[in-house]
Amino acid sequence: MHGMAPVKKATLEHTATFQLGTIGAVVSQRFAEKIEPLGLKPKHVGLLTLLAANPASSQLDMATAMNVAPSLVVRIADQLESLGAIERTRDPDDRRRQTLRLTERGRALFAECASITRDLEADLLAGLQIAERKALIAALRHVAGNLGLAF
Amino acid sequence: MHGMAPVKKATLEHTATFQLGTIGAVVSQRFAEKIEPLGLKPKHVGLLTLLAANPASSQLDMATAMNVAPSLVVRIADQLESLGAIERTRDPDDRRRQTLRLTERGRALFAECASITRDLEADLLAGLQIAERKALIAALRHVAGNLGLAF
DNA sequence: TGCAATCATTCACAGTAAGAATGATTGACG
DNA sequence: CGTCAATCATTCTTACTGTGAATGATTGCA
Repeated sequence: MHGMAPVKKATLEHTATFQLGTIGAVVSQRFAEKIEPLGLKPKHVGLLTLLAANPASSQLDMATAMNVAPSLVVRIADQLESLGAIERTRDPDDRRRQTLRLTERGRALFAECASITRDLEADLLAGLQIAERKALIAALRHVAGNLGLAF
Repeated sequence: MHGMAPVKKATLEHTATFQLGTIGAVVSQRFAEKIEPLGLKPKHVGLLTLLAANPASSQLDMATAMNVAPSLVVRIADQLESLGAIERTRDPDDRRRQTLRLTERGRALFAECASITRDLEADLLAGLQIAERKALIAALRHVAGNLGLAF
């Protein structure tokens, strides 16, 4: 039978670079699967998360914070609005701006996502000592800093 | 002036889950930018890497190893072939199979990618002690195991 | 021999995101 | 105070990935 010999891994597999890339992709996908029953995708959660910390933000601010084109925020906000998760209101001080706010339902959805994240976190870190977990998170934050990400 | 107040970060930012997802995406993108001048994209490098460790593999084996549809491997292999990086030959023992092999140029390209990865690795881990790096990589491998990834 | 399975390939299609064009509103400046 | 450029949201078009279905060649087995 063909194709049964296990495929060998190569040098790059041992670099943190490679591992971070692959793990990141799988984690995101895992998360995406878990939130799908809520009718959400990762970008939706990204916006919900930002709004939880920054109520009444404009769409443009959200776009730059998410590193995404403004036109994409329109669609994401449309979908969240039709889910009843957010409310759009024109900023009375600047009627060009659309201010976004979480609704009660939006807060509930965000809480669900946080809970899902905690579950996933437990899966990811299973078998690591508390000290190891803290070291990992500290190292990740350091790496994020090296990448110019502000955590 | 609007939009100047820094956007606050939220609870999820402190989880390894969130950090891994975001860092993974940024690392992949950084890598993609660096290999772009070579005419390569991440999937191309993925295939090159597999072929470096597994010469004369069939396209289907590569597809399953890469977790990707066979039809996509066709396109990636087409492009690598037109770059002169790989050679396609029918397997004489099973003429349905197309066996892929790195050419000299393919090996050179792969070496370039390995070098780029090393550079990126140095950037990522800058400021971490040797012991911290080892601990990080060990922890990442552990996490990968929890995700069912075989590193 | 004939038939189902396998591998590669092509094609049509869905999903995601960016960018350009449009329209409303604002603020600055003559 | 009126014009004009800049800003924000929105729509529409387009590019890019990746999947899945249909096709064709080849194989192995009943």
